Amino acid sequence: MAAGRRNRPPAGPRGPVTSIDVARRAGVSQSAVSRTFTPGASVSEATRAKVMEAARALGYSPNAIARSLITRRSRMIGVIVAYLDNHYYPLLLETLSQRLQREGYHTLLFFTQTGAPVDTVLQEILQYQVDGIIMFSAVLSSDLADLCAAQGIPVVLFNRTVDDAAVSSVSSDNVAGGRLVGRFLAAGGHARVAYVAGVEDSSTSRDRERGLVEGLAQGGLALHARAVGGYTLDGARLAALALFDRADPPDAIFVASDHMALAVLDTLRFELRLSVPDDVSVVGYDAIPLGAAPSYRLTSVRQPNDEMVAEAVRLILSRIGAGEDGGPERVALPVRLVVRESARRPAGHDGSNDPQ
Amino acid sequence: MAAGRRNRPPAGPRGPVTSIDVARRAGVSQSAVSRTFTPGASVSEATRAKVMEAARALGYSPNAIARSLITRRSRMIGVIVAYLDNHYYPLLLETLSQRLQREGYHTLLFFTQTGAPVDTVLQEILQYQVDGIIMFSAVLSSDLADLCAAQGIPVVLFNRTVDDAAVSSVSSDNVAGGRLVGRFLAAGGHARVAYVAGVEDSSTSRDRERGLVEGLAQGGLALHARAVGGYTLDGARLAALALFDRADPPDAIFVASDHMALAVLDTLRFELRLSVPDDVSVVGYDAIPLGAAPSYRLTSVRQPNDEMVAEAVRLILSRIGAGEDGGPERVALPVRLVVRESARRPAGHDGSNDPQ
DNA sequence: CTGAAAGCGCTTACAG
DNA sequence: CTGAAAGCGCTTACAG
Repeated sequence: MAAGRRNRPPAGPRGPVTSIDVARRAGVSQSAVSRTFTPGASVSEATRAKVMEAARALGYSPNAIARSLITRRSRMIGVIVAYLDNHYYPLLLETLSQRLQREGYHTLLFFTQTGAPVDTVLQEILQYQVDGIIMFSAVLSSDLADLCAAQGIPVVLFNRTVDDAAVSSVSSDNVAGGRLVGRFLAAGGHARVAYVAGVEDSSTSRDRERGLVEGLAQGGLALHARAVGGYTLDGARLAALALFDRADPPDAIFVASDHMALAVLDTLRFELRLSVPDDVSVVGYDAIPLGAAPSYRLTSVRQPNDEMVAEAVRLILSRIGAGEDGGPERVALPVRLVVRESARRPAGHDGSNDPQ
Repeated sequence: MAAGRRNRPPAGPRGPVTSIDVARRAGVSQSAVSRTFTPGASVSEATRAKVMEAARALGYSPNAIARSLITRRSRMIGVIVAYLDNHYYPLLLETLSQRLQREGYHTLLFFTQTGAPVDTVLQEILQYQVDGIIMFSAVLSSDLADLCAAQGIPVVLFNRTVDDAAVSSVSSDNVAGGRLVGRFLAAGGHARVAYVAGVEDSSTSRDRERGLVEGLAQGGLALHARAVGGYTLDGARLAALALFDRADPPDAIFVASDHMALAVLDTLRFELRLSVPDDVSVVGYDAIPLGAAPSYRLTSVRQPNDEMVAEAVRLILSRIGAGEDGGPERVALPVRLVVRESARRPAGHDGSNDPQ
């Protein structure tokens, strides 16, 4: 009946060497082959040597898919990125992926449109039996969070938090960052401080604004104006124009991300013909490398990127290991102000805080 | 003996609902469930309805890992990225991943250090039984190319070519791009044109330089000087400094990538106090969005990014489908010059070519 | 259209 | 330390 060969491709070029092939050649059992390729399993040196020799001769390497099926661990982490046009993310994605690799995990990458529902993508990810999910600035509804929880898949949000869901998150202390900026601008003698938000419903943008308001209050100021940039270059440009299309334009602008801040700066200088920081100060958030370029010299808030990534990896792995774990954790790491020349400094401030 | 339950987790929270569970509830066979979730399979409407109803009730979705094992198709494409610090790649990676998603494929992402061997990473990818591999500006030895070929895994190189291997590639016509720049600079009345290379052994950088030399020759010029930037910001800065640390500095510089060109521009303006383009012209390659910013206005060569990605996807999918296919293909797509203000123009050139 | 049965390539208790 | 056997959750000829 030849049932055993039915699913083989038609004598294809692909040499699917299996552990059985290796076992046969080495004169050992399939179990012995498996043990040889399982770190920590008990195999005698003699057996191991025979297996390795046979494996080398046949060009065998274990089939991770089959292994995943039987162990119920895919060693894949689903990574969902909402958008990569922020210069800030690619670097983090690289660090994250390499860190996961080092831990023996792999990155299954998905993109969502900003603001679009994560639903479809999440379904696909779950079908691939990922061991965990890390979301980069994507918004997760609590329904979906529940879905993941029901399947026992830990989720870690990066650079976002959700209030109402059992989801871990790691971000910088956005409120503290905003506060730092608010105090700095107030101390710098600014009178009319405006905020350019990212996406309105992003926790990141909200928290930074909240901090700004608090910091300004400490200096006796209220927020003077606000506009929404939506985290895009165009949006930021329009926001900047809107802020100056009024009788009392701001004398300082805090922008929710460096990416947008660069666009704001360009718009102020080249479209509105303003001098930065003489006419108006600009402060960003993220401290992206380009902000340090001589053309921009952007004052910004620096997140501890590597630590944040390390923390996200630690969180996801600990929850994978634990099974029934200690529940979600929220981590907010400390930030610091990087003072350059795009914002007027408080008297006596010598800019020594500038690491660049 | 209860052997059937041995591998189940200890009554975990994870509800691994299988097709058998659904079949039981729907009162049909496991085959019927499978067919319901296989597009194009023959199931009656009545059966399909029963299955869908049961699946919904149980929260079932097919296990892609198990499916991969039996079909010998993982529907995963391994994507290897050499480095993401070039602003040019993140966008392409996103486009690529989304295009693959649309075709029902998924992205398994890996990073290599620039210049580091792809060996380890490639081994891991192959274990995951990816259906194909796309490499972003990574260098592939012909040994490894052979390994993939032996396993029947098609490989497509993006933005790189290899001479001696049976590997498909898609890139822009780098020689033509360089030629365009050479002619443009010669026509612009420049006398001493220098080149800032990327990584010396990258086909991309070599081809762009070759084109430059050809274009200059058409205008009666030879390449005046060269330096190596290694595709990094720091490397580019040092290259710029080196080019001006000589008796006869260049009056024009063609830089192998926009990413580096921005650093060169900043270095010229802010460190060497030169005026661009009055003292020296700068031309890049890639036409990254930031190059259009008012602070830079970088003249550059634009690759048809979307077409290149589409082409890479087409190539890889066609080779997956074909099994024994028509062999590797090399695609080089046409480019065009984007004229802005960072380089002196030939007399009579009105810059109308600038799309921005 | 439908179901019973075999098998994808592995791991892992179990019993030596 | 080692092997025989069962099973992970699917798909797919085969025979109705």
